[in-house]
Amino acid sequence: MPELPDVEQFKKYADSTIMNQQIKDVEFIDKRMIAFSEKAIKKTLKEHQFINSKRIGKFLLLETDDEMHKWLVLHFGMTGELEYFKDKKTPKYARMLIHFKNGYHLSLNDPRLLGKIDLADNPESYQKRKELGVDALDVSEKQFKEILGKKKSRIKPTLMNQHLITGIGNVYADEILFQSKIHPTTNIDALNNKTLGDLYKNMQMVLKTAIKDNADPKKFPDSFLIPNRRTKGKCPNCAGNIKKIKVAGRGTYFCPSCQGNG
DNA sequence: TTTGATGTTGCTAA
DNA sequence: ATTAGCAACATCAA
Ligand SMILES: [Zn+2]
Repeated sequence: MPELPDVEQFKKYADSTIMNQQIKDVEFIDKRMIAFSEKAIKKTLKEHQFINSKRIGKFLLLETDDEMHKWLVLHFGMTGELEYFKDKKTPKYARMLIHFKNGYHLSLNDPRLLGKIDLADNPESYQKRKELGVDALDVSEKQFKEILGKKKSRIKPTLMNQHLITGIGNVYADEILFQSKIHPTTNIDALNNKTLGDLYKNMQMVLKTAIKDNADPKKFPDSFLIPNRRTKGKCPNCAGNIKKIKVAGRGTYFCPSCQGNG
Protein backbone atom coordinates (compact mmCIF):
# COMPACT_ATOMS: atom_id res chain seq x y z
CA MET A 1 0.00 0.00 0.00
CA PRO A 2 2.63 2.54 0.85
CA GLU A 3 2.19 5.32 -1.68
CA LEU A 4 1.49 8.92 -0.73
CA PRO A 5 -2.04 8.39 0.65
CA ASP A 6 -0.99 5.28 2.57
CA VAL A 7 1.98 7.03 4.14
CA GLU A 8 -0.30 9.96 5.02
CA GLN A 9 -2.49 7.40 6.79
CA PHE A 10 0.57 6.12 8.69
CA LYS A 11 1.26 9.72 9.67
CA LYS A 12 -2.26 10.10 11.09
CA TYR A 13 -1.75 6.81 12.90
CA ALA A 14 1.57 7.91 14.39
CA ASP A 15 0.12 11.30 15.39
CA SER A 16 -2.70 9.61 17.30
CA THR A 17 -0.56 6.99 19.05
CA ILE A 18 3.12 7.63 19.72
CA MET A 19 3.42 11.41 20.04
CA ASN A 20 4.91 12.65 23.33
CA GLN A 21 5.36 9.16 24.71
CA GLN A 22 8.71 8.55 26.36
CA ILE A 23 10.78 5.88 24.58
CA LYS A 24 12.29 3.20 26.79
CA ASP A 25 14.25 1.24 24.21
CA VAL A 26 14.57 0.34 20.54
CA GLU A 27 14.97 -3.18 19.24
CA PHE A 28 16.01 -4.19 15.74
CA ILE A 29 14.68 -7.64 14.97
CA ASP A 30 16.05 -7.49 11.44
CA LYS A 31 18.85 -5.02 10.83
CA ARG A 32 18.63 -5.13 7.04
CA MET A 33 16.26 -2.17 6.92
CA ILE A 34 18.71 0.15 8.61
CA ALA A 35 20.05 2.63 6.09
CA PHE A 36 22.83 4.10 8.17
CA SER A 37 23.69 3.36 11.78
CA GLU A 38 21.84 1.28 14.34
CA LYS A 39 23.84 2.87 17.10
CA ALA A 40 22.94 6.40 16.01
CA ILE A 41 19.24 5.57 15.75
CA LYS A 42 19.21 4.01 19.20
CA LYS A 43 21.04 6.97 20.68
CA THR A 44 18.58 9.40 19.09
CA LEU A 45 15.49 7.54 20.28
CA LYS A 46 16.31 6.08 23.67
CA GLU A 47 15.06 8.18 26.60
CA HIS A 48 13.51 10.65 24.16
CA GLN A 49 10.13 11.11 22.51
CA PHE A 50 8.54 11.99 19.18
CA ILE A 51 7.26 15.54 19.08
CA ASN A 52 6.31 16.14 15.45
CA SER A 53 5.81 14.37 12.13
CA LYS A 54 6.04 15.17 8.46
CA ARG A 55 5.44 13.26 5.26
CA ILE A 56 7.53 13.81 2.14
CA GLY A 57 6.34 11.68 -0.74
CA LYS A 58 6.46 8.11 0.53
CA PHE A 59 8.70 8.96 3.50
CA LEU A 60 7.44 9.48 7.03
CA LEU A 61 9.69 11.61 9.23
CA LEU A 62 9.33 11.74 13.01
CA GLU A 63 11.00 14.54 14.95
CA THR A 64 12.57 13.64 18.27
CA ASP A 65 13.38 15.84 21.25
CA ASP A 66 17.01 14.76 21.47
CA GLU A 67 19.67 17.47 21.63
CA MET A 68 19.89 17.81 17.85
CA HIS A 69 16.16 17.29 17.29
CA LYS A 70 17.02 14.63 14.74
CA TRP A 71 14.22 12.97 12.78
CA LEU A 72 13.63 9.25 12.45
CA VAL A 73 12.91 8.49 8.78
CA LEU A 74 10.74 5.57 7.72
CA HIS A 75 10.21 4.27 4.21
CA PHE A 76 7.72 1.44 3.82
CA GLY A 77 8.81 -0.22 0.60
CA MET A 78 5.97 -2.27 -0.84
CA THR A 79 4.80 -4.08 2.28
CA GLY A 80 5.68 -1.92 5.27
CA GLU A 81 3.19 -0.81 7.92
CA LEU A 82 3.01 0.53 11.47
CA GLU A 83 1.40 -1.34 14.36
CA TYR A 84 0.98 0.14 17.84
CA PHE A 85 0.10 -2.47 20.42
CA LYS A 86 0.26 -3.41 24.06
CA ASP A 87 -0.96 -6.79 25.24
CA LYS A 88 -0.33 -9.09 22.34
CA LYS A 89 2.59 -10.96 20.92
CA THR A 90 5.09 -9.33 18.59
CA PRO A 91 3.79 -9.18 15.00
CA LYS A 92 5.18 -11.84 12.68
CA TYR A 93 7.07 -9.46 10.42
CA ALA A 94 8.15 -6.92 13.02
CA ARG A 95 11.54 -5.56 11.92
CA MET A 96 11.93 -2.72 14.42
CA LEU A 97 10.23 -2.34 17.78
CA ILE A 98 10.11 0.91 19.69
CA HIS A 99 9.22 0.26 23.32
CA PHE A 100 7.48 3.07 25.17
CA LYS A 101 7.40 3.66 28.89
CA ASN A 102 3.60 3.48 28.86
CA GLY A 103 3.85 -0.22 28.08
CA TYR A 104 2.97 0.13 24.41
CA HIS A 105 5.16 -0.80 21.45
CA LEU A 106 5.38 0.52 17.92
CA SER A 107 6.27 -2.14 15.40
CA LEU A 108 7.49 -1.51 11.89
CA ASN A 109 6.24 -4.57 10.03
CA ASP A 110 7.70 -5.28 6.62
CA PRO A 111 7.67 -8.87 5.27
CA ARG A 112 9.69 -8.09 2.16
CA LEU A 113 12.22 -5.82 3.87
CA LEU A 114 12.16 -3.31 1.04
CA GLY A 115 11.62 -0.37 3.38
CA LYS A 116 14.29 1.70 5.05
CA ILE A 117 15.00 3.17 8.47
CA ASP A 118 17.15 6.29 8.49
CA LEU A 119 17.99 9.48 10.38
CA ALA A 120 17.71 13.07 9.16
CA ASP A 121 18.86 16.42 10.52
CA ASN A 122 15.60 17.91 9.25
CA PRO A 123 13.04 17.19 6.51
CA GLU A 124 14.41 19.75 4.07
CA SER A 125 17.96 18.45 4.18
CA TYR A 126 16.72 14.88 3.82
CA GLN A 127 14.63 15.77 0.79
CA LYS A 128 17.73 17.32 -0.76
CA ARG A 129 20.01 14.43 0.19
CA LYS A 130 17.67 11.88 -1.35
CA GLU A 131 17.18 14.16 -4.38
CA LEU A 132 13.41 13.97 -3.99
CA GLY A 133 11.22 16.14 -6.15
CA VAL A 134 8.42 18.31 -4.81
CA ASP A 135 5.65 16.46 -2.98
CA ALA A 136 2.69 15.64 -5.22
CA LEU A 137 0.33 17.50 -2.87
CA ASP A 138 2.56 20.58 -2.64
CA VAL A 139 3.30 21.10 -6.33
CA SER A 140 1.43 23.91 -8.07
CA GLU A 141 -0.16 23.51 -11.49
CA LYS A 142 2.42 25.87 -12.97
CA GLN A 143 5.30 23.94 -11.40
CA PHE A 144 3.77 20.63 -12.51
CA LYS A 145 3.63 21.78 -16.11
CA GLU A 146 7.19 23.11 -15.96
CA ILE A 147 8.54 19.84 -14.57
CA LEU A 148 6.72 17.63 -17.07
CA GLY A 149 7.29 20.08 -19.91
CA LYS A 150 11.00 19.24 -19.85
CA LYS A 151 10.29 15.57 -20.43
CA LYS A 152 9.54 13.50 -23.52
CA SER A 153 9.24 10.19 -21.70
CA ARG A 154 6.08 8.15 -21.18
CA ILE A 155 3.64 9.67 -18.75
CA LYS A 156 3.23 6.81 -16.27
CA PRO A 157 6.89 6.15 -15.41
CA THR A 158 7.42 9.91 -15.28
CA LEU A 159 4.62 10.43 -12.74
CA MET A 160 6.29 7.69 -10.69
CA ASN A 161 9.75 9.28 -10.86
CA GLN A 162 10.37 10.35 -7.26
CA HIS A 163 13.09 12.77 -8.35
CA LEU A 164 10.58 14.88 -10.27
CA ILE A 165 7.38 14.71 -8.20
CA THR A 166 7.41 12.54 -5.12
CA GLY A 167 4.64 10.36 -3.71
CA ILE A 168 2.96 8.66 -6.66
CA GLY A 169 3.48 4.91 -7.05
CA ASN A 170 2.29 2.19 -9.38
CA VAL A 171 -1.31 1.95 -8.19
CA TYR A 172 -2.14 5.66 -7.88
CA ALA A 173 -0.43 6.41 -11.19
CA ASP A 174 -2.92 4.06 -12.85
CA GLU A 175 -5.80 5.78 -11.03
CA ILE A 176 -4.68 9.29 -11.96
CA LEU A 177 -4.27 8.36 -15.63
CA PHE A 178 -7.62 6.57 -15.65
CA GLN A 179 -9.37 9.63 -14.23
CA SER A 180 -7.58 11.75 -16.84
CA LYS A 181 -8.44 9.37 -19.73
CA ILE A 182 -4.77 9.23 -20.72
CA HIS A 183 -3.07 6.04 -21.89
CA PRO A 184 -0.14 5.14 -19.59
CA THR A 185 2.48 5.02 -22.36
CA THR A 186 1.55 8.36 -23.93
CA ASN A 187 4.65 10.45 -24.52
CA ILE A 188 4.52 13.64 -22.51
CA ASP A 189 5.34 15.83 -25.48
CA ALA A 190 2.08 14.63 -27.03
CA LEU A 191 0.03 16.16 -24.19
CA ASN A 192 -1.22 19.71 -24.69
CA ASN A 193 -1.51 22.38 -22.04
CA LYS A 194 -5.16 21.72 -21.26
CA THR A 195 -4.58 17.97 -20.91
CA LEU A 196 -1.68 18.61 -18.52
CA GLY A 197 -3.95 20.89 -16.50
CA ASP A 198 -6.61 18.18 -16.30
CA LEU A 199 -3.95 15.67 -15.31
CA TYR A 200 -2.81 17.96 -12.50
CA LYS A 201 -6.36 18.47 -11.22
CA ASN A 202 -7.06 14.74 -11.31
CA MET A 203 -3.82 14.04 -9.46
CA GLN A 204 -4.92 16.37 -6.66
CA MET A 205 -8.43 14.93 -6.65
CA VAL A 206 -7.29 11.30 -6.53
CA LEU A 207 -4.73 11.83 -3.77
CA LYS A 208 -7.01 13.99 -1.63
CA THR A 209 -9.94 11.62 -2.05
CA ALA A 210 -7.79 8.64 -1.09
CA ILE A 211 -6.54 10.45 2.02
CA LYS A 212 -10.08 11.44 2.99
CA ASP A 213 -11.05 7.78 2.67
CA ASN A 214 -8.10 6.73 4.86
CA ALA A 215 -6.38 5.11 1.87
CA ASP A 216 -8.92 2.31 2.08
CA PRO A 217 -9.96 1.17 -1.43
CA LYS A 218 -13.22 -0.23 -0.06
CA LYS A 219 -14.26 3.34 0.73
CA PHE A 220 -13.21 4.83 -2.60
CA PRO A 221 -15.87 6.36 -4.90
CA ASP A 222 -17.54 4.06 -7.44
CA SER A 223 -15.85 6.09 -10.15
CA PHE A 224 -12.38 4.88 -9.09
CA LEU A 225 -10.37 2.29 -10.99
CA ILE A 226 -8.45 0.95 -7.98
CA PRO A 227 -11.20 -1.36 -6.62
CA ASN A 228 -11.51 -2.77 -10.17
CA ARG A 229 -7.78 -2.82 -10.81
CA ARG A 230 -7.30 -6.50 -11.62
CA THR A 231 -7.47 -8.97 -14.47
CA LYS A 232 -11.09 -9.35 -15.54
CA GLY A 233 -11.94 -6.06 -13.82
CA LYS A 234 -14.66 -3.88 -15.35
CA CYS A 235 -14.24 -0.21 -16.13
CA PRO A 236 -16.38 1.83 -13.69
CA ASN A 237 -16.92 4.38 -16.46
CA CYS A 238 -17.93 2.29 -19.51
CA ALA A 239 -18.17 -1.24 -18.08
CA GLY A 240 -15.62 -2.44 -20.64
CA ASN A 241 -12.85 -4.88 -19.76
CA ILE A 242 -9.81 -3.58 -17.93
CA LYS A 243 -6.61 -4.46 -19.77
CA LYS A 244 -3.24 -5.26 -18.22
CA ILE A 245 0.08 -4.39 -19.82
CA LYS A 246 3.64 -3.92 -18.59
CA VAL A 247 5.07 -0.43 -18.46
CA ALA A 248 8.59 0.14 -17.17
CA GLY A 249 8.45 -3.35 -15.72
CA ARG A 250 5.33 -2.72 -13.65
CA GLY A 251 1.86 -4.16 -14.05
CA THR A 252 -0.34 -1.47 -15.52
CA TYR A 253 -4.14 -1.54 -15.65
CA PHE A 254 -6.21 0.72 -17.87
CA CYS A 255 -9.40 0.90 -19.93
CA PRO A 256 -8.63 0.79 -23.68
CA SER A 257 -12.05 2.21 -24.43
CA CYS A 258 -11.71 5.25 -22.13
CA GLN A 259 -7.93 5.77 -22.31
CA GLY A 260 -7.17 4.68 -25.86
CA ASN A 261 -4.89 1.94 -27.04
CA GLY A 262 -1.61 3.83 -26.99
C1' DT B 1 5.91 -24.72 -9.44
C1' DT B 2 6.38 -20.33 -11.39
C1' DT B 3 5.05 -15.56 -11.45
C1' DG B 4 3.96 -11.18 -9.80
C1' DA B 5 2.96 -7.86 -5.89
C1' DT B 6 1.76 -0.86 -3.51
C1' DG B 7 9.57 0.35 -4.35
C1' DT B 8 14.22 1.79 -5.32
C1' DT B 9 18.77 1.44 -7.24
C1' DG B 10 22.28 0.37 -10.37
C1' DC B 11 23.83 -1.35 -14.67
C1' DT B 12 23.37 -1.71 -19.77
C1' DA B 13 22.13 -0.25 -24.16
C1' DA B 14 20.12 2.49 -27.67
C1' DA C 1 22.03 13.96 -22.23
C1' DT C 2 17.83 11.13 -22.28
C1' DT C 3 15.12 7.17 -22.30
C1' DA C 4 14.13 2.37 -21.56
C1' DG C 5 14.84 -2.48 -20.06
C1' DC C 6 16.26 -5.62 -16.63
C1' DA C 7 18.02 -7.68 -12.36
C1' DA C 8 18.44 -7.41 -7.52
C1' DC C 9 16.65 -7.31 -2.74
C1' DA C 10 12.78 -11.04 0.50
C1' DT C 11 8.35 -13.17 1.24
C1' DC C 12 3.81 -14.72 0.22
C1' DA C 13 -0.19 -16.07 -2.56
C1' DA C 14 -2.33 -17.49 -6.68
ZN1 LIG D 1 -13.84 2.53 -19.78
